[in-house]
Amino acid sequence: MFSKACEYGIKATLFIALQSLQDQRVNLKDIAKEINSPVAFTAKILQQLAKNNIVDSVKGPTGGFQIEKKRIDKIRLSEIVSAIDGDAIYKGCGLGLKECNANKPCPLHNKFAIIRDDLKEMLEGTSLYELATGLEVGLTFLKR
Amino acid sequence: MFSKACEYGIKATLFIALQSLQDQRVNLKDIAKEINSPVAFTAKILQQLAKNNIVDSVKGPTGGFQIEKKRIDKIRLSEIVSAIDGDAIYKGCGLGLKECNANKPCPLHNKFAIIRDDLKEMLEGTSLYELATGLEVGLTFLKR
DNA sequence: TTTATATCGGACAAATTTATCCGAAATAAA
DNA sequence: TTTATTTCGGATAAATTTGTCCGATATAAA
Ligand code: SF4
Ligand code: SF4
Repeated sequence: MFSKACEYGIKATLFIALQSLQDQRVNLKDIAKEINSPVAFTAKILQQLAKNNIVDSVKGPTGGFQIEKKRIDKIRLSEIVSAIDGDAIYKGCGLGLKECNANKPCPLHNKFAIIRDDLKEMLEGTSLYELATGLEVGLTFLKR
Repeated sequence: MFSKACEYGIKATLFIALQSLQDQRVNLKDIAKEINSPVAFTAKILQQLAKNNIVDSVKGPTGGFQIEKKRIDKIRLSEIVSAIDGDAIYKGCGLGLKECNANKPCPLHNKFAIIRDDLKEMLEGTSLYELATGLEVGLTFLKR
């Protein structure tokens, strides 16, 4: 469904959001430990997220990553996914035709487009805040 | 969503089904041409489909691939997908946790499982026959 | 029986994704 | 000002997926 990079990206962002809600900035090592991901690879993904203004990064001692509190309920999962995986998952054809074109659809079009659009709506309708609260109260988990 | 191998597999199977409905056996070259796929790679995928008894293969001159007519409305998309991509798409966690476990869910669980189950139902509820008819009347396409 | 044609199966190669390494740049604290 | 710490960014490596090649095997037809 999502690439590994995207999975790590979502988990990392959620952890940063959770910590930011508690006014804590977190560094790369702690993020990778929390989400059980390869440190250096996670660094790359965080760089990408920072470039896309999804997270803020601060260099130097006491540095790390954070998200402005007031933005946490504004940021949608869809932003993270398209920053890392692009928009193929929203726009792409289920059978890999060059472009999705309802006027010359693949055999799966009718049935596939419904699922794809539901996924799109789900990602666009889900904020970081919403998911972070489940984490906060220990109802959901970033690793197992 | 699906791997390239799976996309080719679905398209190839659909074309074979379409031809089988007209009592025609088709060979590798014609399949690859019809679905616009790399010939040798397609051969590997067809081998896999034959091993999984999704298509029948016949060697030698006039040989090729076919599907028993009466099975075409029995075979579901889900069989092709799990033969090639395995069942990660049905069972896997949206955020890549080792196993999907609703008792220790990832933050996306509630929203993701719905989409994933819809996809599963769609694939399990869709037969080759159903998709082949759209192709037959020129309403849908395997390449563009 | 010979030949031509087709899939099968294994080895290999290219491309992409995932992951690592390390020096540069920034910056907080000593 | 120096040092330690942290992210940044580019090069490189490993793993996986995608794609190719070619001989072996089966078989229909000449
Ligand atoms: S919208 Fe168009 S072409 Fe599409 S999946 Fe559906 S597709 Fe294939
Ligand atoms: S079903 Fe939902 S889950 Fe269980 S862990 Fe999953 S995505 Fe995460």
